[in-house]
Amino acid sequence: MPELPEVETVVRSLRPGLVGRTLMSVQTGMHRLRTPWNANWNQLLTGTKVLALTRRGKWMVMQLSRPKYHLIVHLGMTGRLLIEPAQKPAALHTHFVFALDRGEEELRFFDPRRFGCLFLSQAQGDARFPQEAELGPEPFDLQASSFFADVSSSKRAIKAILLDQAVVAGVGNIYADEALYTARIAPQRLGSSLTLPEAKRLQKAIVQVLTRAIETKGSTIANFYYGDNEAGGFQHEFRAYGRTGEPCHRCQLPITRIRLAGRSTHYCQRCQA
DNA sequence: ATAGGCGCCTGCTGGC
DNA sequence: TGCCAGCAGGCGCCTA
Repeated sequence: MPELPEVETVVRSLRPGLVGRTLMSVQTGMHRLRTPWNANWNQLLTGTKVLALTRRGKWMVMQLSRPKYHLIVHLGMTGRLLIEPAQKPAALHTHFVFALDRGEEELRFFDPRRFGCLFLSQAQGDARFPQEAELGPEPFDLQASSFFADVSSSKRAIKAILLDQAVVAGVGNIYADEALYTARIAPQRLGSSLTLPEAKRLQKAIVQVLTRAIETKGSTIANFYYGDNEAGGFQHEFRAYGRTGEPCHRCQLPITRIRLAGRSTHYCQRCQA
């Protein structure tokens, strides 16, 4: 589910209620997530304060008062991290419950499909969590010259390159399709075939699409919600994703759906030649 | 180096 | 009404 704009929306909505608070206890569910939970993390976490909540790519990073330690969360496809009153019964598929100071609220992690993960990480060098070492730049810091170098040296389809978190962090299936539509580049074009002006156009389109998606608080298709069950709004501005058979906003030709890089891909055959 | 396929899971939709 | 296939915003592993 969540790509960069959705994760950013969750981080912004959680920050006021979470930063500065102390984790009093941890309860874990019986199901394993993608990353296993280490039993002694419970003890290490209890009594620590959340100093900051930030985002890196699609990852959420909670900086803790225990030096070098971070609580890391990835939402996978259906994960949700939210603060709820302790009295409210936890939903089915709740895998972690952190009691917060004063005891009235809990931080809960919920994920039906369990493709998400949550773990305690001790920083190693510059990487606050192991996966961070492999992450490319944030889209907003992406330099057109280095992006062009990465793209033009690859024989993969440009769509697959955009989904590669080592090239640019945070772009997923929706925003890859939307950025390619905006830049008028066909998703199956090989990276090595892109010109410098095309790569620059694409880099700008990524920033434009993600910025607008953050402004509208992400895309809600089936189950992305933040805060108190609030839906995002960017799904109303989709130009390619999920619009199979509907007219292109530029030329009216029906949007085509193909399978590319193992993912459903939507584009205009005329505008994205 | 890269494509393609599968697996990990639950839940929803559409066709029969 | 019910069943079943196909699909879903992610990612890692395997093979060729």
